Amino acid sequence: MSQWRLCDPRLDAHAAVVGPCVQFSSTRRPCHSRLRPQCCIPSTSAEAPAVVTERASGERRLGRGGGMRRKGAIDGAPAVDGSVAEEGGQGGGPASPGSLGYFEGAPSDALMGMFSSLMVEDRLDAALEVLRRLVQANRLDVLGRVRHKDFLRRAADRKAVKLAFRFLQVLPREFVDARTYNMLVTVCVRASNLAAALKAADMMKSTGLKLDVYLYTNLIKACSVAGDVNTAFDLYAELKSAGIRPDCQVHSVLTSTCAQAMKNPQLERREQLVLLERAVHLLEDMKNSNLKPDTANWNTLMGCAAQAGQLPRAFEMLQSMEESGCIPDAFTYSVLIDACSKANDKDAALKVYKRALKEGVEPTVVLFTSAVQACTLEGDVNLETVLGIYSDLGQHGVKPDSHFYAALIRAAGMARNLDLAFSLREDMKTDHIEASTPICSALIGAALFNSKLGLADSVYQDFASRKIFPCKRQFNVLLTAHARRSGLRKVIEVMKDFVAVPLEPDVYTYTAILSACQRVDEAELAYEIAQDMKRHGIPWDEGICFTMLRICYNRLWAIRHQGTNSSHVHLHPPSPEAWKLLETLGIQSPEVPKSQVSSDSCWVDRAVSIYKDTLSSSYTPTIKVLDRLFACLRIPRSRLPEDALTPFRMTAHNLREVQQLHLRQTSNDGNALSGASESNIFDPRAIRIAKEAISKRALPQFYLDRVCELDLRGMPPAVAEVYVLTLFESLKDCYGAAPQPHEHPISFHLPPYDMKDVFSSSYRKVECPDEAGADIEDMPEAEELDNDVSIGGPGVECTARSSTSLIVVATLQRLGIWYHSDADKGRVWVDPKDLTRWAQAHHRAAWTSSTPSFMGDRGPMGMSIASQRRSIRLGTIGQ
DNA sequence: GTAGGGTTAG
Repeated sequence: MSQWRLCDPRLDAHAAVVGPCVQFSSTRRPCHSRLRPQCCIPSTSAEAPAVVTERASGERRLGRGGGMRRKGAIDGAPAVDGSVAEEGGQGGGPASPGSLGYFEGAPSDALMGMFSSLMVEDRLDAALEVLRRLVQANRLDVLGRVRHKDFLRRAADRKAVKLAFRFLQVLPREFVDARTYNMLVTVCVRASNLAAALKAADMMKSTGLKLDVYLYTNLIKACSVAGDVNTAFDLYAELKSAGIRPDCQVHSVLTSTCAQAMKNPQLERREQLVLLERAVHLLEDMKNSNLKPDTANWNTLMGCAAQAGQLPRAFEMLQSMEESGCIPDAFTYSVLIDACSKANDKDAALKVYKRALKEGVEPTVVLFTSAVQACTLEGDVNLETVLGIYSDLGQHGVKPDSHFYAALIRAAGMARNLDLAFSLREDMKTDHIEASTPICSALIGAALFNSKLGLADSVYQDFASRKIFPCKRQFNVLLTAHARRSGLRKVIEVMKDFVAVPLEPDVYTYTAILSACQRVDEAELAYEIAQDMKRHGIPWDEGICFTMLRICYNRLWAIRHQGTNSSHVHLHPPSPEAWKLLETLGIQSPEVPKSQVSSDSCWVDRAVSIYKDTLSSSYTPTIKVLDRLFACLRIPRSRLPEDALTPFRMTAHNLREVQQLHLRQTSNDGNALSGASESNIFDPRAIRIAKEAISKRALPQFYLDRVCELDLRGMPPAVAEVYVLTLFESLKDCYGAAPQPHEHPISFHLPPYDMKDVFSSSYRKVECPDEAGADIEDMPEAEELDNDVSIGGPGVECTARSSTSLIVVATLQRLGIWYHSDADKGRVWVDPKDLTRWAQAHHRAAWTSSTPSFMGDRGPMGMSIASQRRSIRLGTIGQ
C-alpha cells in the first residue's frame, strides 16, 4: 500500500497527477492537505500546449460541464513534465507522483487508478501524458491493463480524432490490435471524417495487421456518414477480394450507405433508383453467399425504398421479410411510417403505427416520434391523434426524448395551438429533458408557422442567451422571415450567430440573405454575395436564380424609369449595413461598387449570366424564372421608338432604330445580329434562350410539319411573347432553308380575353417593378395564373390571364401575321396559307432589301392595314 | 482489466 494513500485511493491518484481542481463534487474534495505534500505538485504548463492543440484542431468538448473541467485542467496542470520529474527525483525522498521515478516505482494498481480517474474526469490530454510516462518508465505491466475502450469511447464522444490517433501512437505496438484500430475508426466515424478513417486503416496495414470484417464495416460506416457510396462499394469489393467473408452487419451498413446517399438533394431521380437497385442487389449477394438477411438488413433495405419514394416496394419488402421468417421490430415499423410520410400518406402511416403497437414489438421512442411526425403531414393536424400517441408512449413506459418533444411542439404549432406547444416545456422539465437544438428549432418553427415572428425572435433570443441555437434549417427559416419582415439589420444580427455556431451557410441561407437585399434594393451587395456563393462552391438553384433575376429586373427598372434617356444610374454609396453583412459573411475586400455608376446593359448581361450559370448545374428552368429573365431582356418601352410598339404602325425608319438598339445592347455578343429581328422588342438572346428552354422541355415543344396546337394558358405574358416570337422565327428559318408551302395551321389556346383590349397598349401593363413585399412563394404558379391573379401595380387592371392572350395577339399583329380568333373561347389560330404568305414575304424581303417592305404601310399580303384589321375582326365575329 | 462492427429521426 502506498504511503500517501491516506483517504479515497482514487482521489489520491487523481490529485497526484492533476493537482487540485476547481471543480469537485461533494464526495470529491480538493486535497490541499499539508499532510500530503505529494498532492500539491507544482503546476506546470505540461497540459497547456495540449489544450491549445486540441482547440486548434476544432475538436470541442461536448460533455456537460466540459468548460468547467477544462478550467480545472488548466489550473491544476499535471506535473508530468520531464524537468519536474528530475527535480522530484532529487533529494532522495520518495519519488514525487509527477516524476519518472514515481512511474517507475509506483504499484501497478495505483497507476491504473490514476489513469481511471483521469478517464472519469474526461481529461484525455492528461491521460495521454500519463501513458507517455508509463512508456518511458517501461511499465508494460500497467500498459497491458489500460482499457483502450475507456479512452477511445470518450474521444469518440468528443469527436477528438487527433487525440485518438495520438493514443494509438503512444501505445507500444504489442498492445495494439485490430480492435484498438477499429475503435479508432469509430472515433473518425463519429467525427464524420472519412479521410481520417482511411488513414487509420492505412496505419493499421503499415503495422502489419490485417483488416477484418469489423474494420471494413466501420470503414463503410464512415463512407455512409460522409455520403460516399462509391468508396463504400470499393471497400466492399476489397473485403471480398481479400478473402474475408462478409456478414449481415457489413451488408446492413452498406445498404444504409445507399439510403444515406439517396438523401443528397443534388442527386437525380435516375441516380436514386440506381442506388436502390444496388441495395436490392446486395440482398442477392447475401443469398449467394449463404447469408440469411436479418431484420436489420430488411430494415435498411426498406429505408432505401422509402428514400426512393417507392412505398409499395417497401411494403413488398416487408412481405418478403415476413415470408422469410424475419420478425419486424420497432425499427421496421419506424422505417415504414417514415416511408408513408415521405409518400404523404398519413393514413397508411398511422395504420403501420397501430399495427406496431398491436404486434407488441419492443417500442422505441423513435416509433412514437415517427407517428407524431406523420400526423403533421397535412395542414390540418389532428391534435387528438397526436396526444393519443403521446399517451401511448407513456403507457408503454417509453421515455420521451428531445426529438419526440420537438415533434409534439411542431404538431401543436401546426394545429395552431401555440399555448399547447409552449406548455409542453413544462412536461419536458418533468421528464428532465434539457433545452436543446431540436426544441429550440421546434418552438421557433411553431411560432413562425403561426406568423408570430416576434415570438419566434424572443424564443431565439432566450435560447441564444444560453448558447443554444436552432438547427441550420430553422435558422434559414428564421432568416427568411426576417428578410421578409424585419429588414437587413435583423438578418445581419442572426447571421452573426449563425457563423459563430459555427454553421456553413447553404443555398437557403443565401436565398434569405439575397431576398433581404432585394427588399432594400441592395442590388450591388446582392450581386457580390451571389458571386461569393460561387467561390464557396454552392451552385445557384431556382430560388437564387429567381431572386437574382428579380434584383436585376428591379435595377433595370430603376435605370429605365428614372425619367431620362440615360442608360446609367448613379449609385448611392453602400450602406453601413451592407459592409456589415459582407464582413459577417467573411467576404473580404469587396469591390462594392466598382464604380458609382450602374448601366442598363451591365444588368442585362448579369441577368443572362446568372441564368446561364444556374443552367450549368443541370437545372431545368421554370416558367417563373424565364418570366423574370425575359422581363429583363425586354427592351424598355422608353428606349423604343414610340411607333415601334403600336401594331401596324411600325415603319422602316423605326425598324432600323430597333435594330440599332439591339446592336448597341449586345455589342459584346458576337452573334448579336443572328437573333435580331425587326419584330423583336427583346434582346436577341431571348430567342436563343427560349429555344434552349424548349429543348430542355421547360417550354412546350412545337412542330411545323404537322398540326400544331399550343396551350399557352399557363404562361406569363413575357414568356408567351418570347415563345410566339421564337415559334415564328423558326418558321421563317424553316421556310428559308426549304421554301415550301406550309400545310398545317398553328393554333393557340389562351385564356379568354376581351377583343376591346387588344388595340390598347396592353403589354405596357406588364412593365412594373417587382413589389418589394413579394416573394418567391407569393408569385403565382403557372397554373394559378388562370385565376385572374393581378400582376400589375396598384390601380392597373391587368390580369395574368388576359394579358397573356392580349400579348400573344399583339405580337401576331406586330409581326404582321393574319390570324383568326375567338376571344371568348381563348382560341387564336393562323391558317397554313397565311403562314406561307408570311414566310414568303419575309424570305423575299430578306433577299431584296434589309428593309422589309411588308412592314411598311401595307400588310404582308399587300392588303392595307385597315382592311387587314377588318379581316381579323371579321374572323372573330364569324366564329 | 487490450474485448470491436449494423438498421430510424424535421
